[in-house]
Amino acid sequence: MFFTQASIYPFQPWVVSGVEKPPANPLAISQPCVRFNDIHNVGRTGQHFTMFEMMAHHAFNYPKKKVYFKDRTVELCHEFVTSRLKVDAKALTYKEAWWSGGGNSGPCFEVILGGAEAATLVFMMNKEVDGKPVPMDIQVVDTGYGLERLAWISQGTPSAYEAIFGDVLSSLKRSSGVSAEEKILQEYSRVAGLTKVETARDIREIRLEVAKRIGIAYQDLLEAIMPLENLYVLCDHTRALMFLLADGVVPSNVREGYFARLLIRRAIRAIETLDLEQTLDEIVAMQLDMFKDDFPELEENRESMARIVKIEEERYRDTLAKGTATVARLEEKVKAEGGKIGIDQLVELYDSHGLNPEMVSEIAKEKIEIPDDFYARVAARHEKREVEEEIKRELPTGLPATKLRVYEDEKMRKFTAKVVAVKENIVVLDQTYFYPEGGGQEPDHGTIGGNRVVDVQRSGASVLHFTEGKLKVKKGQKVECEIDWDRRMNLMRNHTATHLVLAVAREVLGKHVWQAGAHKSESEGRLDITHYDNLKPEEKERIERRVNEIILEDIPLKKSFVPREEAERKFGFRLYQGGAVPGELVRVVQIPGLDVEACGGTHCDRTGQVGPFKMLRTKRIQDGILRLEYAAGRPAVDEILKESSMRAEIAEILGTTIEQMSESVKRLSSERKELRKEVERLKREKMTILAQGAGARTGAPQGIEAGGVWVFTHVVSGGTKELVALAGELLGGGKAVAILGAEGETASIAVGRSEGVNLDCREIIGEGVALIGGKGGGKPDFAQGGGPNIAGVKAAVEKMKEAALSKLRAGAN
RNA sequence: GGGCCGAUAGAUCAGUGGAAGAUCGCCGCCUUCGCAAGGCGGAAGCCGUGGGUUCAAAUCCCACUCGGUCCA
Repeated sequence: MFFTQASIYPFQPWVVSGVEKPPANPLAISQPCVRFNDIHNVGRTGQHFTMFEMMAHHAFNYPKKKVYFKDRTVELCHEFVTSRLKVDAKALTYKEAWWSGGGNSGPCFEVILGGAEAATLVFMMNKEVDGKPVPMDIQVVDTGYGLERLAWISQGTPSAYEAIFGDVLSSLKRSSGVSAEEKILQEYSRVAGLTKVETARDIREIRLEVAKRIGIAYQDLLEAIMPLENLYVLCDHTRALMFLLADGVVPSNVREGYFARLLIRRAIRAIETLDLEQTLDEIVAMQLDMFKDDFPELEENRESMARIVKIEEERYRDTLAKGTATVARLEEKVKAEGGKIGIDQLVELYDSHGLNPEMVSEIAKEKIEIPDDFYARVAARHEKREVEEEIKRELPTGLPATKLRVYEDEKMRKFTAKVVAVKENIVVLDQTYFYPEGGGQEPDHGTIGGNRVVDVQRSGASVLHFTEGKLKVKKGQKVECEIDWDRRMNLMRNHTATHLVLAVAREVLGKHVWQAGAHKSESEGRLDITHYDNLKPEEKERIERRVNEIILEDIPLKKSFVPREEAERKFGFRLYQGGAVPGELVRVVQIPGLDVEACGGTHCDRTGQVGPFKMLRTKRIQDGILRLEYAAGRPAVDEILKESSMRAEIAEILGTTIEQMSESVKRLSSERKELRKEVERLKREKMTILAQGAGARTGAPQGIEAGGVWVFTHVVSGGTKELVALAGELLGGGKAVAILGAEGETASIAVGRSEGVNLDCREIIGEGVALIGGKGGGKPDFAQGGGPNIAGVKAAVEKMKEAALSKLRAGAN
């Protein structure tokens, strides 16, 4: 799940399943939502949006504590619509239906107002278990009121867009000069709003019908409607884009980032079609001005949003420029073969090059037919995928609980505990200071009794210690436990370093940086962050330097358990860099002035304990995600030493000092290039001399004349390259045949003839290859072969000469 | 997460197993009072990296790296 699509999402699964308590019960909420399933209807139907606010009242009814259910829900709804919105009760229809989604189901009421669905009242009662509905312990009231639709209905505008987009729309209307007759708009929106547009044909039919009804030509309707549709698309997409970017989505070719890119590209298309002066980032800024009072957090991201939008705009133009050239080439090629750009090629252009058929049509000179089922064809190309199931590690369950005491004292290295269960090589204790794997941090190692602990995992309320070798402990026994402190320290350093890297990356690269994954092992840390570009060397250096500076400042960390609500209020959702976690109390790890995260890992007490920090590698693991790999503490020292000894070794090989090393390599590299050229030149020269020795082009050839053709033979050192060059020299004069052999690491032979000589060189080479134990082939005017038997080269050349002579004497030349 | 396309001169790209090319750009000469244009000549390539197949690989196969793109 990439986006919040409904107001109930924030409560799934923890609250709905009863693990967590809701912040209030009952409660009201207005949740910004993003949906892409209907993106093709946006701008057309008058009521579809990619981003909208879902207003809702929810109630969670526990077995022992009922809040309210059906009756009261409908009562609340009815009161709201009639007395607050002042809608005539007669215009309201409540339609009973059945709702299901996300593994839950229950009855629902669709609240219909003037033909359009204004709200849905869902009563979640069942959850799906093994494909069958089972009654839930908690019955949930899940309502949804579309803010946009209510605004539309209450304002009576032709479409919801006119009611919602406000200043941004009117400003764009002004600068584009787009307007439409109210009557056309009204009628079109009415019909389009009631029909779902699924294919290109649907939309055409709707338009035809509307044109008929109003009594205007189809073309006239198109001219009136299209510019408006583009304006609506533009308003909608920039609005959604702003929320996506502000929440840390970075445009990409995969996952959630792809949707941000999709919005940007569709918006740019609209701007171009409308021929607007404003750039995309300016329009996003307009949206920001409109929304900043209600969503102050948008303002914080203004700068990075503008930067990202500009970069994406540039990328899109590059893609388009490339695409234009591709289409032009393709058209040329297809035309030469006497055809046109066909459906398969259109699909290919879209799927692989990002050029939709409309764009291809604009670029191409010839008219292009776009099939109605185009997007269905694209979808078909993506069907039938084998999905590899990820093998999830199965941990035994139902073992006794363990009191996890790591957080009480992160410095505890030795302790005594009671064995409460033993299963195969797994030991469960009544209490433990071992850190079980979690939050991207690898587990502790150590010993329990006399057994080595090699893995620690959490399973429900119990902590499982996986041991090696024959188990020496028994259930009920008191055992001495010790944590491998070297390992723990390294894990702690790398974990604290990870927090530092994230904080510094946000400082250096911008506010759009979020954690997209992390792993901390004994030897190194790894952090994936959202970022739109690869790291420049100077950025990498700045991050590395800054992290080390913070370490030297020796700042004390604050670690505490805080009530969730308080933590969220104080620090915001930036807390959940590693994803949201359940629990009434969250553990907050704070590096004052730099970073706050909800984190269950083990950490140093002061940044100074992290020790030396060294960036190892950075790479872009996918568009929009950057992976940083680094080491802290002793592994960092190891790395630094390794690098310096490597440097010393290279200097030694070069016979120079470390200071002069790069100069030396530069010289070597350019020297190598020159030498290569020199060798090429000398080879050519040698072949020229050889050829002159043979009398080629000198008027007194040293070859044998047969049927008006000079036949030259030569055996040289080297390989095919030499033979090619020599043949070129020998055949440059009059009618000639060159029969050549080379004795190098392997045996090579070649036969060439000048133009106009009646001889198939492939036949001649066939005579020679047997003697060098290989094979050969080529073209009629030049053939070559090779084999392992170097001793046979001279004999092969001799044999080929005889064959060529007899052919030439027999043939007409 | 999955699919598809691509990587060859500074740039844009041809090149389907037998001799690395075109166009633009760059340098020089001719032409001109000078410039542009034109004409002639020239320099410029680890054919992304690493393996494999083959007598022979830019070309076929495998893996990787980087870029692009579509879908969920």
